[in-house]
Amino acid sequence: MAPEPTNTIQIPAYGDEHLAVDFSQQYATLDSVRMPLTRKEYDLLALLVQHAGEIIPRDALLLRVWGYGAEIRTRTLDVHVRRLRKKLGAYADVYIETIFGIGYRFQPFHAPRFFQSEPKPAAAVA
Amino acid sequence: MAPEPTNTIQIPAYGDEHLAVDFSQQYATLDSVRMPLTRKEYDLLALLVQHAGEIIPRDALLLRVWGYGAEIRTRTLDVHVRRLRKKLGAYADVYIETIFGIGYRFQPFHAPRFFQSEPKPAAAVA
DNA sequence: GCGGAGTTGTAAAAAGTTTGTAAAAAGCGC
DNA sequence: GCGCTTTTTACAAACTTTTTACAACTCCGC
Repeated sequence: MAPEPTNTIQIPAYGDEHLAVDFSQQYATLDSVRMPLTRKEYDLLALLVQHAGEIIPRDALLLRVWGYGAEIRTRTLDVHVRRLRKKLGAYADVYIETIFGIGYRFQPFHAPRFFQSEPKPAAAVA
Repeated sequence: MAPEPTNTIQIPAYGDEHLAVDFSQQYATLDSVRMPLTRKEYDLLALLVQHAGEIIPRDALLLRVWGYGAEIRTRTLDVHVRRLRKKLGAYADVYIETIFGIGYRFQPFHAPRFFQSEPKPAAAVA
């Protein structure tokens, strides 16, 4: 009876400086040019974009885009991420972050990126 | 009788003047900048921080972070402590104390370091 | 203080794991 | 079959963790 946690969030569309996704019409544009996405590519992008800023574990992506359970071992997710990145061109890694050991995260164009190399061995504290 | 919580107390977050740890999202920030921690580094830091002010014996750390029993001889704990300290930069030894022959202890930023036999579960930070 | 046994610190190598990638194979609709 | 999409395969590259080897330090009795 417990209703599933809303798996279809009602966002009509996403848009930032370069990328736009129309979820009702199911297509995306990059710098105003329509991106030719295949079905799976779109599904993957849409899921990532609908959770912009959140880390989505591989498990979750495989389950929600492919219906795969945890027992299935495949590299198809990686391949699709790669194709998406390719089609995102120069913005590839700006938009799609890899969270090592966990999954992926879509970041809106201007979102602050927390990762920085190494904290400088700063000056001593007395 | 209030039912005693099990040994795993769920504190939502920790924060002091410089360090913050979000246990539900599993990340830490140092002076508002996100610390890039690997999983094991995070696990170790989280366990220490959740027991701030308490000495945690090596045995306990090895058991709870690595699942190792007393028979296993390894220096991986020391190496991980070292990496954590490195990432804590100037605050390294302010936060992570070595208790010779026993283990380690995380101290909140302002906690005084005195000779006390058994430091009580230190009062919350202001 | 001094020395030794045991403990911890550290850098670097080795080992283990995860992700990236190209190309081939498999699947699907026409 | 043909063209397109998706999955698998096989290996490379990137990243994380553990081990190794030795230096430095602490404790304790003398």
